[in-house]
Amino acid sequence: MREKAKENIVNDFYKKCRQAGLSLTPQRLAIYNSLIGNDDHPSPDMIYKRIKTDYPTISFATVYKTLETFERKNIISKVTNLHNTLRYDPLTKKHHHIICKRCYRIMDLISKELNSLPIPAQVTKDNVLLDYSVHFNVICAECKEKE
Amino acid sequence: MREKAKENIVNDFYKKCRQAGLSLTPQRLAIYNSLIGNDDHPSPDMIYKRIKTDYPTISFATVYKTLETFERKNIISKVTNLHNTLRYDPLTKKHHHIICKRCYRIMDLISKELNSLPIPAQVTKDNVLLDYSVHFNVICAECKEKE
DNA sequence: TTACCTGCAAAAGGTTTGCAGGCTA
DNA sequence: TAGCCTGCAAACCTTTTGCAGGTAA
Repeated sequence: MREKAKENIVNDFYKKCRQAGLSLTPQRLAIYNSLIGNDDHPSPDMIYKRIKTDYPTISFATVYKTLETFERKNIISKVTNLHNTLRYDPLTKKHHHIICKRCYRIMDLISKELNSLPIPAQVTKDNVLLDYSVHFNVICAECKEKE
Repeated sequence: MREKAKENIVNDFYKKCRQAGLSLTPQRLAIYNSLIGNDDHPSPDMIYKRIKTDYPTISFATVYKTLETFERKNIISKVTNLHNTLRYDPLTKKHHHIICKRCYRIMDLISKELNSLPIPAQVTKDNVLLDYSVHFNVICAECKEKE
Protein backbone atom coordinates (compact mmCIF):
# COMPACT_ATOMS: atom_id res chain seq x y z
CA MET A 1 0.00 0.00 0.00
CA ARG A 2 2.73 2.39 0.99
CA GLU A 3 4.78 1.40 -2.05
CA LYS A 4 1.77 1.85 -4.23
CA ALA A 5 1.24 5.40 -2.98
CA LYS A 6 4.88 6.21 -3.63
CA GLU A 7 4.63 4.79 -7.11
CA ASN A 8 1.60 6.94 -7.79
CA ILE A 9 3.44 10.03 -6.77
CA VAL A 10 6.27 9.18 -9.13
CA ASN A 11 3.84 8.52 -11.96
CA ASP A 12 2.04 11.77 -11.25
CA PHE A 13 5.31 13.58 -11.34
CA TYR A 14 6.35 12.00 -14.63
CA LYS A 15 3.06 12.97 -16.16
CA LYS A 16 3.30 16.54 -14.93
CA CYS A 17 6.82 16.91 -16.27
CA ARG A 18 5.88 15.53 -19.64
CA GLN A 19 2.93 17.86 -19.86
CA ALA A 20 5.12 20.79 -18.90
CA GLY A 21 7.91 19.82 -21.29
CA LEU A 22 10.43 19.35 -18.52
CA SER A 23 13.25 16.82 -18.44
CA LEU A 24 13.02 14.17 -15.75
CA THR A 25 15.97 14.22 -13.39
CA PRO A 26 16.53 12.50 -10.07
CA GLN A 27 17.11 15.87 -8.42
CA ARG A 28 13.77 17.18 -9.60
CA LEU A 29 12.00 14.08 -8.37
CA ALA A 30 13.69 14.41 -4.99
CA ILE A 31 12.63 18.04 -4.68
CA TYR A 32 9.09 17.18 -5.69
CA ASN A 33 8.98 14.33 -3.18
CA SER A 34 10.23 16.51 -0.37
CA LEU A 35 7.30 18.82 -0.99
CA ILE A 36 4.62 16.19 -1.51
CA GLY A 37 5.63 14.27 1.57
CA ASN A 38 5.15 17.25 3.89
CA ASP A 39 2.58 19.90 4.56
CA ASP A 40 5.00 22.27 6.25
CA HIS A 41 5.45 24.64 3.31
CA PRO A 42 9.21 24.34 3.25
CA SER A 43 11.75 26.98 2.34
CA PRO A 44 14.48 26.28 -0.24
CA ASP A 45 16.88 25.78 2.63
CA MET A 46 14.67 23.16 4.30
CA ILE A 47 14.32 21.30 1.01
CA TYR A 48 18.06 21.46 0.42
CA LYS A 49 18.74 19.94 3.84
CA ARG A 50 16.21 17.15 3.40
CA ILE A 51 17.64 16.16 0.05
CA LYS A 52 21.30 16.53 0.98
CA THR A 53 21.32 13.09 2.61
CA ASP A 54 20.39 11.28 -0.59
CA TYR A 55 22.04 13.73 -2.98
CA PRO A 56 25.18 14.98 -1.27
CA THR A 57 26.22 17.04 -4.28
CA ILE A 58 22.94 18.91 -4.73
CA SER A 59 23.40 22.65 -4.86
CA PHE A 60 21.29 25.59 -3.74
CA ALA A 61 21.25 26.84 -7.28
CA THR A 62 19.51 23.68 -8.42
CA VAL A 63 16.97 23.85 -5.62
CA TYR A 64 16.14 27.47 -6.35
CA LYS A 65 15.98 27.01 -10.09
CA THR A 66 13.88 23.88 -9.83
CA LEU A 67 11.37 25.41 -7.45
CA GLU A 68 11.01 28.40 -9.71
CA THR A 69 10.49 26.16 -12.72
CA PHE A 70 7.89 24.06 -10.91
CA GLU A 71 6.01 27.15 -9.89
CA ARG A 72 6.05 28.60 -13.38
CA LYS A 73 4.63 25.33 -14.69
CA ASN A 74 2.00 25.19 -11.95
CA ILE A 75 3.34 21.97 -10.49
CA ILE A 76 3.64 23.62 -7.08
CA SER A 77 2.70 27.04 -5.72
CA LYS A 78 4.53 29.79 -3.91
CA VAL A 79 3.07 30.92 -0.60
CA THR A 80 5.18 34.06 -0.33
CA ASN A 81 4.62 36.50 -3.16
CA LEU A 82 6.03 39.38 -1.16
CA HIS A 83 9.13 37.76 0.23
CA ASN A 84 11.53 40.06 -1.64
CA THR A 85 11.56 42.74 0.99
CA LEU A 86 9.71 44.10 3.99
CA ARG A 87 6.79 46.38 3.20
CA TYR A 88 5.02 48.68 5.63
CA ASP A 89 1.62 50.33 5.78
CA PRO A 90 0.55 53.36 7.82
CA LEU A 91 -2.98 51.96 7.91
CA THR A 92 -3.46 49.95 11.09
CA LYS A 93 -7.20 49.35 10.98
CA LYS A 94 -8.52 46.18 9.40
CA HIS A 95 -8.19 46.13 5.64
CA HIS A 96 -7.19 43.99 2.70
CA HIS A 97 -4.69 44.10 -0.13
CA ILE A 98 -4.59 43.96 -3.88
CA ILE A 99 -1.15 42.78 -4.95
CA CYS A 100 0.33 42.86 -8.43
CA LYS A 101 2.20 39.64 -9.10
CA ARG A 102 4.47 41.33 -11.62
CA CYS A 103 5.64 44.55 -10.01
CA TYR A 104 4.69 43.84 -6.37
CA ARG A 105 2.64 46.99 -6.14
CA ILE A 106 0.35 46.82 -3.13
CA MET A 107 -3.01 48.59 -2.97
CA ASP A 108 -5.22 48.95 0.08
CA LEU A 109 -8.75 47.67 -0.05
CA ILE A 110 -11.30 48.66 2.54
CA SER A 111 -14.41 46.52 2.46
CA LYS A 112 -17.11 46.09 5.06
CA GLU A 113 -18.19 42.81 3.54
CA LEU A 114 -14.74 41.27 3.79
CA ASN A 115 -14.37 42.41 7.36
CA SER A 116 -16.97 40.00 8.66
CA LEU A 117 -16.20 36.71 6.98
CA PRO A 118 -17.24 33.44 8.59
CA ILE A 119 -14.21 32.10 10.45
CA PRO A 120 -13.70 28.38 9.79
CA ALA A 121 -13.58 26.26 12.95
CA GLN A 122 -10.14 24.96 11.99
CA VAL A 123 -8.70 28.44 12.45
CA THR A 124 -9.75 28.88 16.07
CA LYS A 125 -9.58 25.25 17.12
CA ASP A 126 -5.96 25.27 18.27
CA ASN A 127 -4.86 28.81 17.54
CA VAL A 128 -5.43 32.29 18.86
CA LEU A 129 -6.75 34.34 15.96
CA LEU A 130 -5.18 37.79 15.79
CA ASP A 131 -6.65 39.06 12.55
CA TYR A 132 -7.09 38.08 8.95
CA SER A 133 -6.84 39.71 5.57
CA VAL A 134 -7.70 38.84 2.03
CA HIS A 135 -4.96 39.03 -0.60
CA PHE A 136 -6.10 39.56 -4.16
CA ASN A 137 -3.38 38.59 -6.58
CA VAL A 138 -3.69 40.55 -9.78
CA ILE A 139 -1.88 41.94 -12.75
CA CYS A 140 -2.21 45.70 -12.41
CA ALA A 141 -3.22 48.02 -15.22
CA GLU A 142 0.33 49.18 -15.88
CA CYS A 143 1.81 45.70 -16.04
CA LYS A 144 -1.02 44.47 -18.23
CA GLU A 145 -0.25 47.29 -20.63
CA LYS A 146 3.36 46.17 -20.91
CA GLU A 147 2.59 42.54 -21.65
CA MET B 1 -5.21 74.14 4.93
CA ARG B 2 -2.21 72.16 3.81
CA GLU B 3 -0.17 73.43 6.73
CA LYS B 4 -2.96 72.54 9.05
CA ALA B 5 -3.04 68.93 7.82
CA LYS B 6 0.70 68.64 8.27
CA GLU B 7 0.43 69.99 11.76
CA ASN B 8 -2.21 67.43 12.58
CA ILE B 9 0.00 64.62 11.42
CA VAL B 10 2.79 65.86 13.66
CA ASN B 11 0.43 66.17 16.61
CA ASP B 12 -0.93 62.71 15.96
CA PHE B 13 2.57 61.36 15.88
CA TYR B 14 3.55 63.07 19.12
CA LYS B 15 0.50 61.64 20.80
CA LYS B 16 1.19 58.15 19.55
CA CYS B 17 4.77 58.26 20.69
CA ARG B 18 3.82 59.49 24.12
CA GLN B 19 1.23 56.76 24.47
CA ALA B 20 3.77 54.19 23.38
CA GLY B 21 6.48 55.52 25.64
CA LEU B 22 8.78 56.36 22.74
CA SER B 23 11.19 59.26 22.54
CA LEU B 24 10.50 61.85 19.89
CA THR B 25 13.29 62.23 17.41
CA PRO B 26 13.45 64.03 14.08
CA GLN B 27 14.41 60.76 12.38
CA ARG B 28 11.34 59.00 13.69
CA LEU B 29 9.10 61.81 12.59
CA ALA B 30 10.67 61.73 9.14
CA ILE B 31 10.11 58.00 8.84
CA TYR B 32 6.54 58.33 10.03
CA ASN B 33 5.90 61.14 7.55
CA SER B 34 7.32 59.17 4.66
CA LEU B 35 4.78 56.46 5.40
CA ILE B 36 1.77 58.70 6.08
CA GLY B 37 2.37 60.75 2.98
CA ASN B 38 2.19 57.74 0.67
CA ASP B 39 -0.02 54.76 0.07
CA ASP B 40 2.62 52.74 -1.74
CA HIS B 41 3.54 50.44 1.14
CA PRO B 42 7.23 51.29 1.05
CA SER B 43 10.16 49.02 1.80
CA PRO B 44 12.88 50.11 4.25
CA ASP B 45 15.04 50.94 1.25
CA MET B 46 12.40 53.23 -0.27
CA ILE B 47 11.96 55.02 3.05
CA TYR B 48 15.71 55.39 3.43
CA LYS B 49 16.00 56.99 0.01
CA ARG B 50 13.12 59.40 0.62
CA ILE B 51 14.57 60.58 3.90
CA LYS B 52 18.20 60.74 2.78
CA THR B 53 17.65 64.16 1.19
CA ASP B 54 16.62 65.79 4.44
CA TYR B 55 18.72 63.59 6.73
CA PRO B 56 21.91 62.80 4.84
CA THR B 57 23.39 60.90 7.77
CA ILE B 58 20.41 58.59 8.37
CA SER B 59 21.40 54.95 8.43
CA PHE B 60 19.69 51.74 7.40
CA ALA B 61 19.98 50.49 10.94
CA THR B 62 17.87 53.38 12.19
CA VAL B 63 15.25 52.86 9.50
CA TYR B 64 14.99 49.15 10.24
CA LYS B 65 14.94 49.57 14.00
CA THR B 66 12.42 52.38 13.88
CA LEU B 67 10.05 50.51 11.60
CA GLU B 68 10.20 47.49 13.84
CA THR B 69 9.53 49.63 16.90
CA PHE B 70 6.57 51.35 15.23
CA GLU B 71 5.09 48.03 14.28
CA ARG B 72 5.51 46.59 17.75
CA LYS B 73 3.71 49.62 19.14
CA ASN B 74 0.94 49.40 16.54
CA ILE B 75 1.75 52.77 15.04
CA ILE B 76 2.13 51.19 11.61
CA SER B 77 1.60 47.69 10.26
CA LYS B 78 3.72 45.23 8.34
CA VAL B 79 2.27 43.88 5.11
CA THR B 80 4.80 41.09 4.73
CA ASN B 81 4.72 38.63 7.58
CA LEU B 82 6.44 35.98 5.48
CA HIS B 83 9.23 38.00 3.95
CA ASN B 84 12.00 36.05 5.69
CA THR B 85 12.28 33.43 3.03
CA LEU B 86 10.50 31.79 0.14
CA ARG B 87 7.98 29.13 1.11
CA TYR B 88 6.44 26.57 -1.25
CA ASP B 89 3.31 24.46 -1.24
CA PRO B 90 2.58 21.29 -3.21
CA LEU B 91 -1.11 22.18 -3.15
CA THR B 92 -2.02 24.06 -6.31
CA LYS B 93 -5.78 24.16 -6.02
CA LYS B 94 -7.49 27.14 -4.40
CA HIS B 95 -6.98 27.25 -0.67
CA HIS B 96 -6.15 29.52 2.24
CA HIS B 97 -3.54 29.81 4.93
CA ILE B 98 -3.30 29.97 8.68
CA ILE B 99 -0.02 31.63 9.59
CA CYS B 100 1.60 31.77 13.01
CA LYS B 101 3.03 35.23 13.61
CA ARG B 102 5.63 33.88 16.01
CA CYS B 103 7.16 30.84 14.35
CA TYR B 104 6.00 31.40 10.78
CA ARG B 105 4.39 27.99 10.62
CA ILE B 106 1.95 27.83 7.71
CA MET B 107 -1.12 25.60 7.71
CA ASP B 108 -3.38 24.91 4.76
CA LEU B 109 -7.06 25.68 5.04
CA ILE B 110 -9.55 24.34 2.57
CA SER B 111 -12.92 26.01 2.79
CA LYS B 112 -15.77 26.05 0.29
CA GLU B 113 -17.23 29.14 1.87
CA LEU B 114 -14.06 31.14 1.49
CA ASN B 115 -13.69 30.05 -2.09
CA SER B 116 -16.64 32.08 -3.29
CA LEU B 117 -16.28 35.44 -1.62
CA PRO B 118 -17.85 38.52 -3.16
CA ILE B 119 -15.14 40.29 -5.16
CA PRO B 120 -15.15 44.04 -4.51
CA ALA B 121 -15.47 46.14 -7.65
CA GLN B 122 -12.20 47.92 -6.85
CA VAL B 123 -10.31 44.69 -7.40
CA THR B 124 -11.44 44.08 -10.97
CA LYS B 125 -11.84 47.72 -12.01
CA ASP B 126 -8.31 48.20 -13.32
CA ASN B 127 -6.67 44.85 -12.65
CA VAL B 128 -6.80 41.32 -13.96
CA LEU B 129 -7.70 39.12 -11.01
CA LEU B 130 -5.65 35.93 -10.93
CA ASP B 131 -6.77 34.46 -7.62
CA TYR B 132 -7.17 35.38 -4.00
CA SER B 133 -6.57 33.81 -0.65
CA VAL B 134 -7.38 34.57 2.95
CA HIS B 135 -4.54 34.79 5.44
CA PHE B 136 -5.42 34.10 9.05
CA ASN B 137 -2.75 35.48 11.36
CA VAL B 138 -2.64 33.50 14.56
CA ILE B 139 -0.52 32.37 17.45
CA CYS B 140 -0.34 28.63 17.11
CA ALA B 141 -0.87 26.19 19.97
CA GLU B 142 2.83 25.53 20.45
CA CYS B 143 3.81 29.18 20.54
CA LYS B 144 0.94 30.02 22.85
CA GLU B 145 2.21 27.33 25.21
CA LYS B 146 5.63 28.95 25.32
CA GLU B 147 4.38 32.45 26.14
C1' DT C 1 23.58 14.92 -30.79
C1' DT C 2 21.39 18.83 -28.94
C1' DA C 3 19.26 21.21 -25.69
C1' DC C 4 18.45 21.37 -21.23
C1' DC C 5 20.03 20.67 -16.40
C1' DT C 6 23.34 20.57 -12.57
C1' DG C 7 26.95 22.14 -9.45
C1' DC C 8 30.33 25.41 -8.24
C1' DA C 9 31.73 29.76 -6.88
C1' DA C 10 31.16 34.41 -6.70
C1' DA C 11 28.26 38.29 -6.31
C1' DA C 12 24.28 40.66 -5.10
C1' DG C 13 20.55 42.07 -2.14
C1' DG C 14 18.32 42.66 2.09
C1' DT C 15 18.51 42.55 7.13
C1' DT C 16 20.65 42.27 11.71
C1' DT C 17 24.04 43.17 15.27
C1' DG C 18 27.38 45.43 18.50
C1' DC C 19 29.16 49.28 19.94
C1' DA C 20 30.48 54.12 20.75
C1' DG C 21 28.78 58.54 20.88
C1' DG C 22 24.73 61.76 21.01
C1' DC C 23 20.22 63.26 22.14
C1' DT C 24 15.58 63.27 24.58
C1' DA C 25 13.08 63.68 28.59
C1' DT D 1 21.90 62.70 34.27
C1' DA D 2 20.11 58.24 32.80
C1' DG D 3 18.43 55.74 29.48
C1' DC D 4 17.11 55.51 25.02
C1' DC D 5 18.33 56.41 20.10
C1' DT D 6 21.42 56.97 16.14
C1' DG D 7 25.03 55.93 12.83
C1' DC D 8 28.77 53.17 11.40
C1' DA D 9 30.71 49.00 9.99
C1' DA D 10 30.83 44.34 9.84
C1' DA D 11 28.49 40.14 9.66
C1' DC D 12 24.81 37.31 8.21
C1' DC D 13 21.42 35.07 5.53
C1' DT D 14 18.93 34.39 1.39
C1' DT D 15 18.78 34.52 -3.45
C1' DT D 16 20.73 35.16 -8.11
C1' DT D 17 24.08 34.72 -11.82
C1' DG D 18 27.54 32.90 -15.19
C1' DC D 19 29.77 29.29 -16.68
C1' DA D 20 31.71 24.66 -17.58
C1' DG D 21 30.66 20.05 -17.62
C1' DG D 22 27.13 16.39 -17.54
C1' DT D 23 22.70 14.13 -18.57
C1' DA D 24 18.01 13.23 -20.59
C1' DA D 25 15.53 12.49 -24.67
